[in-house]
Amino acid sequence: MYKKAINKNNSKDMADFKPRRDSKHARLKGMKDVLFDEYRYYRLLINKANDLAQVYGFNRIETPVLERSKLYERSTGKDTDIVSKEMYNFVDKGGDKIALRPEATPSLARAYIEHGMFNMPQPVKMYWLGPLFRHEKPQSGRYRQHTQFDLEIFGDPSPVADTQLILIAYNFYSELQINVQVQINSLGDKEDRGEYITQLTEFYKERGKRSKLCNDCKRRFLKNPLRLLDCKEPDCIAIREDAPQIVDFLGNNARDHFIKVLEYLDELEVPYNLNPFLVRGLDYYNRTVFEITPVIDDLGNDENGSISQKRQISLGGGGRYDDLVEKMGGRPTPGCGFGLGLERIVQKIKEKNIPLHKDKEPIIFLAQLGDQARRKMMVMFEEMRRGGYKVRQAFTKDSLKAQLEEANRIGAKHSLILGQKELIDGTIIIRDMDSGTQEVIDTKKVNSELAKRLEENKEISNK
RNA sequence: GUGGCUAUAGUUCAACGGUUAGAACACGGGCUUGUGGUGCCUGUGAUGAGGGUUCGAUUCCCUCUAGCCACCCCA
Repeated sequence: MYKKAINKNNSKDMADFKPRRDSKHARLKGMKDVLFDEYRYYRLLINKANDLAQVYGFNRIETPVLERSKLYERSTGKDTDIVSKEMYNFVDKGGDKIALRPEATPSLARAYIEHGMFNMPQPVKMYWLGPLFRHEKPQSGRYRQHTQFDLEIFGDPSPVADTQLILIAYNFYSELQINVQVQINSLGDKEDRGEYITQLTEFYKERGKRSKLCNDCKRRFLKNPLRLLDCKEPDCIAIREDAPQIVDFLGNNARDHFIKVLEYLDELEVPYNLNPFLVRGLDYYNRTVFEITPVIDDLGNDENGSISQKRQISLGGGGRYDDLVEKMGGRPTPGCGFGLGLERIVQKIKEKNIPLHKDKEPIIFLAQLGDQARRKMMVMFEEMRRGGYKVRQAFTKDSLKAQLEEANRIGAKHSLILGQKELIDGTIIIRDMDSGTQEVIDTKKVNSELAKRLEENKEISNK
């Protein structure tokens, strides 16, 4: 094909052009193209996200892909992995330090403050759908650009808000036939956490526990002791068995809040796993934090109680951030939110071979032979389209064969065929694509004939 | 950032160091100059890049690049 092109154009430029595996023009690492068939999964998820969000009273918001780097340093936290090592940072032509957004919440908090949303009826419930960027090393289910569905509630301190978010997340997965479990914990309020971290640090200082920790944990001990809790090294897990748990340090308010959330979840029959070791990697969380993980099914059993071989990546997560808005310069405003990654859900759906339901509307394909017929069909196509038919065509093709191939490919139910002969007679051929039978009918009767056939078809599918 | 594995047509895979690198699916053409989906015939199309060992490298070695997987962390 390539050689032909070269011969045809006799072009030297073409000879230099290597279409594949040329790193100069290849896709960037960790980025991916979503092609036609795969996009059907995304469409499914986007529709589901829209439906669910709207039912629960959320309104769609979009924010720019680019933000000031400072935004994330102040909100997400300068020392978090996301900001300190994964953020796409650069200086633009005006000399501003900007970043490709690595997460959604800061933009949404920023928008809340910037547009004076505290003047709107509270709470302000918003949902968001879009790409996020993190410069990580790609692996299964992890990309440098991924898509998140994100829900945020601003101005609502009630545990009902936390619960609703978890419920929506749970519904989202369940309705896509993905079995998930909610990991949940409470980080308490600022003061509680301060006291807890002191105690935890004391605990690890006892009798050379620190020397047994893995290198990462030694670093964590100094930088962010909370993260000692979710290390996966067996030695570190063993040590932390006896570590103090944050739930024992919650103040009365935070504890009541957390208990309420759990009670509501019980009431709604949302299965959860109280996970005292769940700490999330963003600075702004307080009180409720949660993460959604797939339920380990059939294959993932492990007899010796060790961590399952199959890695269970998080499908989504979120929590409460009552201090975030104030910290960013807004009025004190409680809030909570969660995000879930579409790519990982698509992966799950594919793994489990969950079929995508096909479009049930019957397609009518318009085929033509000869320029006169083509003109007439082009007009007819427009009329039928406006009339609500699901029409398709391949008017750029001349041969009937090629057109019917196309009709077959897209799964048309009927084809209307117009040639010279029919043009003269004032007739048209209507072909049933399943049976292959066709009938010549008066052009004027197209509508009634189609209506009749589509009605029959409906009756059959209802049975 | 650290580690492991891999690299052959558009895709999924073959080829004891030795003929012209095979096949399936996909794509194009034909059997069928006004008829698709099943059949038969047929065509296009690949060893990621560079170096080394060898009479000879898709095969062995090195470097680079890319991809996958895992750790860290996260969606």
